[in-house]
Amino acid sequence: MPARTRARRRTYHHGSLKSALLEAALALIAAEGTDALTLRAAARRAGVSQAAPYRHFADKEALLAAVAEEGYRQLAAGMRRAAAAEGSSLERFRGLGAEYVRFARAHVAHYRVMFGRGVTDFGRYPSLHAAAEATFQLLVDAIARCQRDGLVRAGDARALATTVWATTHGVVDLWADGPLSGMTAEPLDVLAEAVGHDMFLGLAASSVPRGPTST
Amino acid sequence: MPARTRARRRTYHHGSLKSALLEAALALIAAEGTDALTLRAAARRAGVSQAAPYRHFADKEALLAAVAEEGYRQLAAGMRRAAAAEGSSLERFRGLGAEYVRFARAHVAHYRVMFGRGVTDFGRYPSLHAAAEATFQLLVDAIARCQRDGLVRAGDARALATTVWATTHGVVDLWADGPLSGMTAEPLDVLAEAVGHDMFLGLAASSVPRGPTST
DNA sequence: ACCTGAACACCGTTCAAGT
DNA sequence: ACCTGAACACCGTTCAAGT
Repeated sequence: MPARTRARRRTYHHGSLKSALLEAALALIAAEGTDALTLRAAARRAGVSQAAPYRHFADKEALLAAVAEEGYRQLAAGMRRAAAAEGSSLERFRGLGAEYVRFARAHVAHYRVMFGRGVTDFGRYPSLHAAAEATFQLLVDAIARCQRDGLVRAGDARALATTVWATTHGVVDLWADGPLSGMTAEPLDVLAEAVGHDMFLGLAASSVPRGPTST
Repeated sequence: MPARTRARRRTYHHGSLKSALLEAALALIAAEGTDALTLRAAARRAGVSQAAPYRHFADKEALLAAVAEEGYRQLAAGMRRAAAAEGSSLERFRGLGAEYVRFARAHVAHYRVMFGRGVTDFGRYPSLHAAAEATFQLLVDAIARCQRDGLVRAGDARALATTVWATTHGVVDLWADGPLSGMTAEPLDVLAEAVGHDMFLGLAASSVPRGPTST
């Protein structure tokens, strides 16, 4: 064990401190939650001084961006799996939503880093931006498939995907951090299922014309 | 001015430090954003020592809860105004949503305190819980009115309101802190309008049966 | 080229002491 | 009863100095 520690420590000088810090950060949020992720704690866990991370990350936000990017990759991988499952395009679309919710519940702390205020401008982190965009694109594709099969109404798939994302993220966020946690006893799955169902059906009464609404 | 300061300071000893700290907190987030709200900064602004707030708030979370509660009151007041406006129940429902979005945009920092992770359990702050619940109830009432007028489909109004809240909060949150800010150039209003429209119409193609969906 | 040690300016929180 | 002063254990960040 001490030998392994020494060996690992030597490799830090060969360029692996960056990935070691990312791993430490992931371990920290998984074990102790979002707030436990500090630059100093990550450095401690990686066995380096508090100043060392600044050789590899400009500031704390840069570390958070790396953590968030990794989260989007993991989320996208799960969603890709769900999209490739058996069933109709609509069933696969629902499976994709279920996978999103499952990820959020299983990795709340990671989800918070991905959607929280730690990274204030995705534009400053191109690879994070790309990872988030790729994740979103999976949603767009799933919706487009449903439209091709006549299971989802016509309309800009990207706009519809935005609505779906907002709705799903909204219920997750209200449940995880917001007032909803105190206002309903239902577990997230049940809640998300009901919300997804409502979103699919819409609010309009069947007697109301379903064309473009007037101002 | 010094006289006023002295007078004010004297009143702290008569029970007004609590409200002075709340005012200071509100001023801080409005002027410098959510992160500027620290217990020490609030104390400084109120002209007392850093330890003084602990006479009135158990900890930082308790101050945040008071700030959040005030936010829900303000939001509810605006929504009540919108709900009382002229027009059909559906138009008033839309106005209520627009007012929600307007509040979020005009008071982002305050909105973040209301929905962020500063207060982790609304159940521990009964008056905050009540204020949030009252705000939510305005949504439920607006939906119930639309149902009575045959403009929104039948269904548990509270469940539908949850969907509406999740969707609206979701778009606001993705816009304010999330990846959406980097992925669309549209201002929040336009985005929210489109999302609200989609939510009203639903996703289902008209050929798809609109009864209870199968698993 | 990469890391350490020490420092600075902040936090939240506690507690004895003042009035 | 209410507030202050001083302290403790943390932060993020910087910078001279080491190897």
